[in-house]
Amino acid sequence: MSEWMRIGELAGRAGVTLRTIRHYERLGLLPKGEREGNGQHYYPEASIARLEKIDQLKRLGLTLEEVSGVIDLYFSDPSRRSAKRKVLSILRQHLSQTDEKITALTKFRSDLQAHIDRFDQWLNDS
Amino acid sequence: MSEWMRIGELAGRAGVTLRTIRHYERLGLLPKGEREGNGQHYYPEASIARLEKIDQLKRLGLTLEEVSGVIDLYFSDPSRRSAKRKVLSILRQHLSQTDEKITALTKFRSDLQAHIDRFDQWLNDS
DNA sequence: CTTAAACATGACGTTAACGTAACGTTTTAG
DNA sequence: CTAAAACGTTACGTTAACGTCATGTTTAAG
Repeated sequence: MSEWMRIGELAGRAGVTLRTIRHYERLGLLPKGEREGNGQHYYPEASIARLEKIDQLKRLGLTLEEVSGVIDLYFSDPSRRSAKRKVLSILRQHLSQTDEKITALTKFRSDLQAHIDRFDQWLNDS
Repeated sequence: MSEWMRIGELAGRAGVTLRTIRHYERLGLLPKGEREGNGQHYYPEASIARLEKIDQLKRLGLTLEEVSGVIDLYFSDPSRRSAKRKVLSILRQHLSQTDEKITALTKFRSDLQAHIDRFDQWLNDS
């Protein structure tokens, strides 16, 4: 509906608390937006997507500090070639880190499976 | 060499600090072992494997409390059928949780890849 | 216009997983 | 035997990511 929303609506639609939003603002994770002299903050729709991306990165195990180091890469639209290259290299680092995590988890999965098989065997033997 | 080691050696061989070991002891994650009246603690080789397993579970994102809830499953040798079944069901829960994590990470990976491809395209266009 | 709901700001509280300092024994190298 | 290294115990400190007041202002409903 409206172009701009206040913090309460943003929190509700993004599924976070007011405190979280203010926390992220202080960490520079989320841009603010004051309006007129009233003191209240108004946010654009884009803030929702940003909060959701932050949550996604968090669930992947990144700390807020790490998130703040890369969050802009997902929303910025760098025009200079050098900026593009930089973004690309960081994204590639992320990719390989992700691959490592997946590998570790996969190994853990197979360990688990082995354990389960062993117990199953035992159960049938006894 | 020796059957029993003191805390310093255990820490060194397991790659953790003394503080960590004591912390885990208080949480019940690692069994103690006093000896004679001298007050010092002596640990068996098995403690190393236990610390390593704890570390592995931690790296998978489990909290110490969660770890303490399952760590025994990896070392106990339940003799009763009912115990075996219980262990099995918990291990299976772990397996499905692990699968979920892998799925989430895989999706993230493909998102990342898409991002990278888009940037690559851009770079070639410009 | 009045009052409750929403918002702003500041500050103290909380949990997890140890770090680090302080201080007194025990073990060990020389 | 003596000094240094290792150990035990207690207790306060630290970081992350917010939660939870407390208090004052702004907005919105009736």
